[in-house]
Amino acid sequence: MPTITFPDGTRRDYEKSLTVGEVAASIGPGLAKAALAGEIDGPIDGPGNGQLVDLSYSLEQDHTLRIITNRDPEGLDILRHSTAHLMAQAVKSLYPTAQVTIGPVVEDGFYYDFAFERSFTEEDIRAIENKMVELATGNHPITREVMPRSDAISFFRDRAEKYKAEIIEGIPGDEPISLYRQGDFVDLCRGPHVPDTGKLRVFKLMKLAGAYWRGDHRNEMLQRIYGTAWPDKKALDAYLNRLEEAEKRDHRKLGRQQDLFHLQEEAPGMVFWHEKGWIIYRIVENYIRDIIRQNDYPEVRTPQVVDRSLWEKSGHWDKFGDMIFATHSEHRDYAVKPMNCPCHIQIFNQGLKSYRELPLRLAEFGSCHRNEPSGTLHGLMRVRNFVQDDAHIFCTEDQIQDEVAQFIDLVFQVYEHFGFKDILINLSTRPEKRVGSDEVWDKAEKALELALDNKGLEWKLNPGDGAFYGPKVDFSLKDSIGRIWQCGTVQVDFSMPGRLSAQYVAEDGGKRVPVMLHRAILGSLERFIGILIEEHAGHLPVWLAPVQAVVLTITDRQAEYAVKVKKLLDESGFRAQVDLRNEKIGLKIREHTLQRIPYLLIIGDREVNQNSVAVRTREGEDQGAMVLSAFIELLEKEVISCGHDNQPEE
RNA sequence: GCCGGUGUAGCUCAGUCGGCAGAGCAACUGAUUCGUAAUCAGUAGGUCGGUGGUUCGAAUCCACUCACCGGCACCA
Repeated sequence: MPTITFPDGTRRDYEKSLTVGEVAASIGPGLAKAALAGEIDGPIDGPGNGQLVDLSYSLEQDHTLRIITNRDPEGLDILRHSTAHLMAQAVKSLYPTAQVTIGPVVEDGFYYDFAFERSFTEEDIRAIENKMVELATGNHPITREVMPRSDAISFFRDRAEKYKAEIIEGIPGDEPISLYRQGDFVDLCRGPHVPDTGKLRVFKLMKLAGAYWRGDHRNEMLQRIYGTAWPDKKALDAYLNRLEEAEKRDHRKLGRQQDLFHLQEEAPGMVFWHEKGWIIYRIVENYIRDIIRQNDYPEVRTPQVVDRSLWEKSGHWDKFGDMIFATHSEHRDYAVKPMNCPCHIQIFNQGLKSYRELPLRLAEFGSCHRNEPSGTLHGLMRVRNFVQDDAHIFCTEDQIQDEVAQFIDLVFQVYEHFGFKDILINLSTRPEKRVGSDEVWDKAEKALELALDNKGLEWKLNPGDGAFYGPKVDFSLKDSIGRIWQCGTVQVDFSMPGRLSAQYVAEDGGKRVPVMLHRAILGSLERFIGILIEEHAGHLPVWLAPVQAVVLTITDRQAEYAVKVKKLLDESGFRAQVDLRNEKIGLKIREHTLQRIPYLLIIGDREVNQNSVAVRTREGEDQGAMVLSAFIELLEKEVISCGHDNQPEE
């Protein structure tokens, strides 16, 4: 006699036990049709952490119950998960010797990894997709069954599914093994799933990729097929459209279109900055230079080619030897520096340092080279030659907490200035291969955790992802298609100063080894600029725009005046160009608008006579004629606001 | 680095079965002096990523290689 409580607080009493699907049917035929699964025993006042169950789940006693449809986030996940199974069913039906492995839901879709004796082709993918449509139309019921662990292992062994058998062997002994069956296809799965394949109608296979079994590069490579699934065609189209739009924001494409930079075969992973890109680069660098000056970081500069012995002492040669560009001269081996920290320690080591000088913060925009694996290179986002807004803070253990806290404030101040709101924070703790005692790691990890918590920030723990010398906090941003790139970082290092003999004289006259904090706000300037370009879809705010205004003449008669306007803008500290070509004004407007120049100043006889400029924005808005001083004032305001909606107070 | 894909004019992309390498835009020349997203006409432009092979003949087939794209692994 179960009593079921629904999210709106209503209750229903049922005569006898019944399934979730039957409850849905008792409420209405529409819900019965839309229902995909249920959530039981969650909080009654909304989605929560109840248990997700199939529609076939039998309710024997009192429960709270939320019927899940594809309008719920969980419903969409279930839909996608079931679509992954449908794909596996299609693959097994077309290619019986393929073995199934895992098929989870990811953002906007799902994937499934297969082991198969040959590579899947594009034609295979099309065949699989067609098969999926056919299987979905067949409305095969999807049923759940539970099997003892040992039976399940032999079940998959018998079917020559060694990966599945291996997965089950890894499941703790007390958990029941649930299997889902649709037609001939049976998959190991926790569930829940949609009740039948007929619920799966709107999906598309997206791409083919390689992926290591269990994510370990020492294992064999499987074939991963990515797909996407949506409640309806409209949602799928919206998604595909979103991808298309994102592609237009690709910084590699915009970089070429706007003549910002290029890359070429002869220097893989190293950027040729063109004039306009280099203007952006310098603005960003000088902005940070100003920020660190205000925050007591002396800026220094250290050599790019440094004897191998220094890198051996620091431990980098041992850990990252294959990724260091090496060179030699007169029987000496050198490393092209992959990072600045050992050099900063050399500066610290000049002269005797007192505890009174700590914290000592050394900053450098040093050019570093790392021979990143070829498959990792990606436009400006992952390069082999980069410059970080790098600095190292030499301090005492007691100062760590405060320095980290100050740094976090600085990161948020800077990111806000650039207009970033969606910032992901990770705390990475001790990896397997590391230097330093557990005691020291405990202390360092705690210091970072406390600093984050004291700010009330949301962060994620990444166990084992720390640097070999210490734990770190990373600040990451997303690119146009949602890929996550690490930008800012702060890392506690109890090891390198000691290895490189850094010391200071403490209050009691004794010599101590300082703690070093490695930190960067933007991280690689190359990467940060790539993200900036994508974030703004090429419409850089005026303070960052390489060209802020172009003066356009309608006929040759206005040339002299136009040049004068351009010169006045130059003298006022703005980046202006003039377009005197004998072309129609429509063409000039089109070209400069496509170059995303923030302001176009159109000059005809009227403007010359009235001593004014006609202002048009890159959004196509005609702001009418104004005197030049008014336009300069407008530009000044926009530069100060840095493109933020909230104008500074006057 | 690993798996899959791609590489043809400055850019975007065609090129069938192995038989003289194409289009649009851009560039250049000339005409046009024009008011808010493309004026008209003409001209020129290529070692088909590279190396080697098969063939009477290769952009096309084969091998190797480089770079790029999408993932995976890596990321001090």
